[in-house]
Amino acid sequence: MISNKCKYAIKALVYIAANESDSRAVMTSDIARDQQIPRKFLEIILRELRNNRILESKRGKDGGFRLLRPAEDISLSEVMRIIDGPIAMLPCVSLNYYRSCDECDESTCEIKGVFEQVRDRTLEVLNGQTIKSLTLNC
Amino acid sequence: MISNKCKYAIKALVYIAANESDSRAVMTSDIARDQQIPRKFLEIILRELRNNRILESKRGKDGGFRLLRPAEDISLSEVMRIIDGPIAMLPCVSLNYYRSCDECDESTCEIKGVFEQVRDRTLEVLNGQTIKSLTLNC
DNA sequence: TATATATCCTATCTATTTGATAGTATTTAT
DNA sequence: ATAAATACTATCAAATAGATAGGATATATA
Repeated sequence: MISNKCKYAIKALVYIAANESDSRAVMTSDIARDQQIPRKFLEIILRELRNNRILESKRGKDGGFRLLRPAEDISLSEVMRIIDGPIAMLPCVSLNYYRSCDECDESTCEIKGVFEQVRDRTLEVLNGQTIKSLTLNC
Repeated sequence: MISNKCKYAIKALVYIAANESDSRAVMTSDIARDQQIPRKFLEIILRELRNNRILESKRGKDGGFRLLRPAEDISLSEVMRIIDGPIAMLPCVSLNYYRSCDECDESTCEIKGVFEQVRDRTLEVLNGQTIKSLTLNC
């Protein structure tokens, strides 16, 4: 399962992509209201996405958030990794957060192979979807 | 990520499948030693698998665990669901543990579709693997 | 320059889950 | 009887999830 935080992050990005314009940044409070996300929690999430160069922000009146890059260049897998960390089901098959399992020998591990397959199938979907492609469902 | 508990459960089942025989049940302490799993924690896991009709147990001297069904009839997805619950990434796309997301309307949810795809791709792998097929990696 | 309004930052909190450990009771083969 | 195995109940510490509170800072505009 992905966390609520991650679900909120994805929905917020899709909302921003669908509502931003040159003349308008999208405010936390608008996203929170329309997507039913606790506002203060959402602030933390959006700041984290900004710190990871997914969003840019503008403070003060008429402030808000915009995508820092085109929506078609932000993949779902990238967002999920920022918020929730590894996508793989085992640390030892993670591409971006690899850790060895201290209790088992990877060269003879009976289950590593299956979870590599799961990882690859999962990433085929998640790498192929972007914030742009998700806005088409709006 | 799956939990350590779930990883232990899978490894223990594969170990049992590989080592059981008509004349021999497999003991917790042997699994714990060979697979480097904390023994008392493993006891809890094996009991849970027995309660869910994956294993049968025999108490007392020469006791231990055996698969209740043929290893080829126990899929990886079934084991994972018993120990960790849902395989899907969102509650609202789970086949066995469905829950609605209270904050969003499923008929207009922008992200439900992708996670249905991920679920289906994941299950193609996990339904196709059994305790039997995993023992071939031993 | 005052003001309203937005993000930024730090701290804190509660409940749940994870990953175990301890100790005792019960069953069974010999 | 006894040794050796599972069964059961209770407990615990650390991490994570899912927030909330309050004040600091920046900015558009009257």
